[in-house]
Parts: sequence; C-alpha cells; structure tokens
Amino acid sequence: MILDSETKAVELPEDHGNELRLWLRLLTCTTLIEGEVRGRLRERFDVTLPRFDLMAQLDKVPDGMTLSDVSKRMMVSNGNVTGLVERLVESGHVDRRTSDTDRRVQVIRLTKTGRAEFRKMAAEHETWIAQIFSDLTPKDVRELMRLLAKTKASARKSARMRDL
Amino acid sequence: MILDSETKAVELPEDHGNELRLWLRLLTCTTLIEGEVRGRLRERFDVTLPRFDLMAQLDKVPDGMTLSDVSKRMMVSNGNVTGLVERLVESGHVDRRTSDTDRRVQVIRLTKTGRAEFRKMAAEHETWIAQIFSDLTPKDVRELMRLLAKTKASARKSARMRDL
DNA sequence: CGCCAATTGTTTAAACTTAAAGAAATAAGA
DNA sequence: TCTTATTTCTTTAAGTTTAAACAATTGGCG
Repeated sequence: MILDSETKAVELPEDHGNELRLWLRLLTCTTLIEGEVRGRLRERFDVTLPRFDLMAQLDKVPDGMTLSDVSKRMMVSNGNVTGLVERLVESGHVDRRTSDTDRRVQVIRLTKTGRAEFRKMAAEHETWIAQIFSDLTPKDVRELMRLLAKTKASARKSARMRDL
Repeated sequence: MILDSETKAVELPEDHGNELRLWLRLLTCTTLIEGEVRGRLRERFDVTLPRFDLMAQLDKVPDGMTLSDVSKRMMVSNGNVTGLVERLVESGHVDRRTSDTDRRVQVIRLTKTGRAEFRKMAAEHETWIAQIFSDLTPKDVRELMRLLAKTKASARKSARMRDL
C-alpha cells in the first residue's frame, strides 16, 4: 500500500503497455483473417460470413439447436440470431419449427440443400484457413492453441468478476 | 503428384483441422475481449467501441490524419469512416478540415475536449485489458506477441497472393 | 495543354449488430 | 393453486459495416 503526503491511499499507475499491444495485435490478426475469409466467401459462394458461421453451428448437430443455443455459441445477441435465421429460412438453407415440449423454443436445422451447400463451402474454407496459417510450423500452432486457451480462460474469469 | 486408376491428377484432401481449430479459438478470444471492452466503454463512458477506436488512432498524431489513413489503420471501409467521423464531429470530439494542398483530402484531429475525454477513457481501458490478460505470465505475453506477429505476416502474405 | 488513370471521399442499399423493452410460456415457490 | 421470477424469442431504434457506384480532384504522360 502506498500513501501520499496527506496519508491517503494512492494507486500508482502501472505500465500495462505490453498487454495493450498484445490485444491490438490479436485484434489485427482476427480482423485481417476475417476480412480475407469474408471476401472469399462472397466471391466464391456469394454468401456472408455471419450466414456461414450460423450454418457451421448447425452442421455440427443433426437434430438442430434452439435459437438460444446458437446465440450462446456464436456469442451474439438473441435479436441478431432472429434476423439471421429469418433470412436463412427465406433462402431455403434452414428449417425452423416450434418445439413440441416448450412452445417458447424454436428449433432450427439445416435443410438438405442447406447442408449440402454448407459442406461444399466448408471444404474450401478449410483450405483457405490452412493457407492463411501456412507459415506457422505445427509447433507454432500447438503453442498458439495453448496460449490462446489460457487467454480465453483469463478473459472469461475477468468477465465473470465484472458480472458480480 | 497423385494419379488415380484412370491416370488423372487427384487432390488428396489433407487434414487442416488444427489450423481451423486455431482460427476458431483466435476468433473466440477476440470476440470475448471485444464484448467485454464494448460493455465497459458503454457502462463507464457511454461511448461505442468504434468511436473509441477511431479516437485512439487520432490520439497518436498531433496534427491529424486523413480519412484514408484512418481507414487503412482501422482496416475498415472508407464509407464506414465517413459515418463515424460525421458523428464524432457532431458530438464535438473531432475537428475536420479540407487539406490546403489537396482538395480531395479531409484532415481530422481530436478537439481539445475530445483528446481530454479520450485520455481519461484510455487510462481505464488499459487497466481493463491488463485485467483481462492477468493470468498470462510475462513470458506468455512475449510468446503470444511473437506468434501473432508470425500469424499476421502469414495472413498478409496469403492476402497478397489472392490479390494477383 | 488534354486525356486517362489513380486517389480520395461520399452516397447508397442491404445486411449485420447491439441494447433495451416487451410478449409469451414455463418454472418455482408460498 | 396463484403469484412471481425466469427463460425464450421478437421487436425496435440506433449505430456499425460492407460493397459498389459515384463525384471530385490530382498526377502522369504524350
């Protein structure tokens, strides 16, 4: 504890420049890659990134998910998902029905054509990502995975503490 | 080169699952931190993240920047910056004038109050970031910086190759 | 000079995104 | 049971974002 000349507690401004620079670099990487993927999805398949992301969530489950599940997994607001799903239903990629056991719940699934189209997009998408990271060695990839896991845990803890 | 039974060239589908998982984890980290920062900026200062980011760019230069410079640095579209600047001029945080030497160019700067407000926000912002990364050791931070620099370079190279 | 290309910024339409308020249904507890 | 809280989803208003088309200006080059 540090006390000033009139005996009040004082916070010394610490230097957190390294963490700030790390955050900016992380943001730069993500923005860069996101832009690249967005552009390729549009050029090759005329699809937007949010639509692709939502379909990716649905592709992982055969029996569909609720809108809340999608919202939590994508870390976006509920209202956002409502709009995205509306457009994907409109375009025939997604099927939506009310749950039999809980009439609040909407269950959404990929349609047959939606799933087929997504699989084609996903296959190419994976090669783009591989190319984007192609200068990293397998060891780099493992190390990044480990450090980002630690980062994720630290950020979540920080978010939980703020919620109190 | 791999040939199939009828002597045509065939691409073997390689496994790029690790790179894909790395990308998703990177995206998760960024989304998580971005949401945390966005919420705090709104609660504490009633300011949006894009406005804060733009002011952060301007704070680094005393004599102002052109809209194109801001656009490149923030990695967002020109039209996006036009709108953001319009609102920041409206709220009195940013000053805008046409360049003396090139009438196409708009030079924008922080106003006195804009700079003062930003400095206050930035000081707290830095402590939030430090808290978010607080479970990382200094070595972790250095390693992440290094690996993300490599990632950034790899992604940029990939983007350049696509532009050809 | 005069044309042509490139740069700079704005406008437009559509989509995305959030936060907040609200509606409907379910769950929980007195 | 009845009331209250919670969950789920939608709606709304405002703001952000992009891609594309456009206007204005500058620079290069014959």
